[in-house]
Amino acid sequence: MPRPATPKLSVDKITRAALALVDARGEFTLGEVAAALSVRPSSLYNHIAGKTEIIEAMRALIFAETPPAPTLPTWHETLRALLRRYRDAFARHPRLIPMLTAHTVSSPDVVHMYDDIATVLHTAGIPPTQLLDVITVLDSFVIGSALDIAAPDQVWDPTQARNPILVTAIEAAGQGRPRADRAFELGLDLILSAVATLPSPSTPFPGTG
Amino acid sequence: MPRPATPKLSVDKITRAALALVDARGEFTLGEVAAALSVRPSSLYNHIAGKTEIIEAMRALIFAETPPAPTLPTWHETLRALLRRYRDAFARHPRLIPMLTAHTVSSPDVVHMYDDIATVLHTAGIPPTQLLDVITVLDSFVIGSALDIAAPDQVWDPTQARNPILVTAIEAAGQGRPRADRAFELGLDLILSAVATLPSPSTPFPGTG
DNA sequence: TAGTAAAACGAATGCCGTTCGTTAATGGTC
DNA sequence: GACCATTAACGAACGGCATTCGTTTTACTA
Repeated sequence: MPRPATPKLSVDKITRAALALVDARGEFTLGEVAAALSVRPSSLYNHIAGKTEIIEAMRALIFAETPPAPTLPTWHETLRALLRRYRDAFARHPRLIPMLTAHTVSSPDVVHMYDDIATVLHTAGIPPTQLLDVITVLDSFVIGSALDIAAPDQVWDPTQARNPILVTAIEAAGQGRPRADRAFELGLDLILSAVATLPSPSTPFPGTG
Repeated sequence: MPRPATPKLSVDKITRAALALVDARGEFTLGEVAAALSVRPSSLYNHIAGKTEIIEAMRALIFAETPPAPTLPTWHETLRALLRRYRDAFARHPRLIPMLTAHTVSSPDVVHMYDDIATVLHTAGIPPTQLLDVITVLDSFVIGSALDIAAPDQVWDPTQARNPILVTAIEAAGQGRPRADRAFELGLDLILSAVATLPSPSTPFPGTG
């Protein structure tokens, strides 16, 4: 029983077992992870400090599994590819997304993504004073879009709506993943086209104040 | 101590006690809620079915606490006020937001908000085939922005960034709630100006005056 | 070869959500 | 005004969960 020749556990094995459980059931317990690895729950603590550490490891894993974004001819193409990859990292494991947003902790992978986005926006001519705000806008949209994937289509139940305009709109727009993907691409179109107008002095809005 | 003259508990009291705990500590247990109301945990079950029902009640409460959005002269002003109110409902209780996104359930208040947004977008000339996608984009941005409020500023730690452009941008952008508010307003500007170009791409955005 | 560290285990702890049976006062009905 | 189902409190108990600790035997290193 103690100290086997080849270790039965590792951080990577624990993380992948937990991720498989989240993909399948939407949640996981340490007992389930241990059972999946033919091990007792207390053994996990020789490799990880606790459950939250497993969640953080899953966050890092899904980013590591995502291929790097290519550099394309124009800045908006590059940025689009970057944001799409960002979202795809979440989209591959929809049921994990709510767990990650539950306790938001900075991950090196996410910070590096911010680095890349900042570089692209800089070449696009975004002034430094607005750079972080633009990044925040993009980040908020990506995270929100990821949650939209995880949300059941029950939210778009036509019987709940009172407005006939909304009812027909719901019926006209499909369901499930294709609907979420299409909305995300539209959002990219909208936001990126508006970002393109930022450096020039002609602002689309007179402003609120 | 059975059946007191005036009931010690009610759904509203339980919900508000739980919300106060979430605001203060970021989480809550049934034991804490019961203690705050000078009651035993099992007594709560005479009024609510379980913990998740309390969370749903909190979702409804924060929307009920938010004043209705006014109808303004132009559609984009109305839509802006609508989305701002939508976000403010979350923003008043930042630590609640992760709990709400954990298990997304459709709430009547949210559906009614979709009704209103659909009406405004219809008057803006958005074609029915795109209407739900636009709503999804707006919804994703609002939810993501709400999560940005709850996220600690640790995410924007300059020491984590390698890119000097990002480092200076972080230092230039301030911290905390004002930063999040400013980014949200920028996002509204960007998305709404782009939405205005949707019905007929050549049509310039109508001025506010 | 000796000693330290590693990696499994079992047992135990404490919290937490939830269920159930009990009790007694309330509130509506004849 | 008497009756009775309902209501709303309680205490006890259960099962599950994350986590801790001490133990054991093996693997690695000096």
